[in-house]
Amino acid sequence: MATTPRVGSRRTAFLLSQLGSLSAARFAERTRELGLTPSDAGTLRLIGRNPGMSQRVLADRMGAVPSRVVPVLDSLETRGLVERVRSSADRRNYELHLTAAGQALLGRLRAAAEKHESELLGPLTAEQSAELARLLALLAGGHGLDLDAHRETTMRAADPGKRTAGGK
Amino acid sequence: MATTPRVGSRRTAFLLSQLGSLSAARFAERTRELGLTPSDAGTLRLIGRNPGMSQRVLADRMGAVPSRVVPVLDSLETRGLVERVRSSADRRNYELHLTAAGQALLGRLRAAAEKHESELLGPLTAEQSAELARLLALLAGGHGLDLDAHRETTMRAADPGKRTAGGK
DNA sequence: TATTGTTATACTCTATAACTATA
DNA sequence: TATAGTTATAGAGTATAACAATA
Repeated sequence: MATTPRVGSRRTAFLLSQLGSLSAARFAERTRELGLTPSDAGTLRLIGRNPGMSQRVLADRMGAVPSRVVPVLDSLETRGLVERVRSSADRRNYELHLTAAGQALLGRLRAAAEKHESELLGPLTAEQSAELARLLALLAGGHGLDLDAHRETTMRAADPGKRTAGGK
Repeated sequence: MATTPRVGSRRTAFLLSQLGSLSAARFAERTRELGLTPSDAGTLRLIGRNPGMSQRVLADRMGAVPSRVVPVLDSLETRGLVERVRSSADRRNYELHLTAAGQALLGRLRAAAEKHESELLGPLTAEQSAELARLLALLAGGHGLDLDAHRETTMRAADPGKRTAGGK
């Protein structure tokens, strides 16, 4: 309050962190209203986009370790949203599929994502939103973030290095 | 891969989450190189900006609970970076101050933040960076994020609701 | 009685490594 | 021997509540 230091540089990165955290938290609220954790939501989306994928591939695309998707899939399977089907080609693998209920929920999830997006960008005009999207895409590309499917934002998004904070 | 769905809307919020996470993770790496956790870093910055503040106020500004700043301050005090001085006005309070070593480290921390910022915005031109800063500030203001000092981005930035994921 | 700081406890999330079954 | 999935365990981070000192 008393001293309001430099405003020009060194602020944008923090703004980005804060707004990113805000966006993730708000979206988590929405998924929770659907009875889903963010991990659940990301899993449903990935399986919906790549039916038949294995748990290994799923884990890779989440940026997670294979043991971590197990309880998530257990929960989703128990709720009748996902099916594990043994691969006939290689019986070590499961082929992951959405059930009809899973598909339906994914539809609601997508609607929630759209609503989230429009609320988040509410303070901006359409032109400003488009410009922001353009700049963020540019930035993401410049840092090697895949814009397409991989590394969804739900599970531990984007940690390119090893670990983020381990120095005790 | 097979089906590449809508690219227009519903992407910006995820990009924001991803890039925010990336920014936070990269900055955490830098603080770690200085021997600091993100919590340490945020604490140093706040005390540096508000010398003499109490632990209660510190916790509030972090968006943390008072019991949480205790081990952080213990660690910083042990390393000779921070001092706890009993308030003469109200002896329940401590007045928090940086030592000379703490000041020096804060300087290095600020330099690291500048470097982080410039690396993060590296893919953009100066004009694009300025435009991005403008749009993000607009967005932050629209969502009631305080641009100034409160709610630093280091400790659990910006969770406006209650809890983010508790529906098991 | 209310408040500051502290301690003790428990809960959540996550990764690591050992294990099985297939290949 | 190598790989997909699973289980068990441990570690980090965090909040809640009970506590002591001061007001």
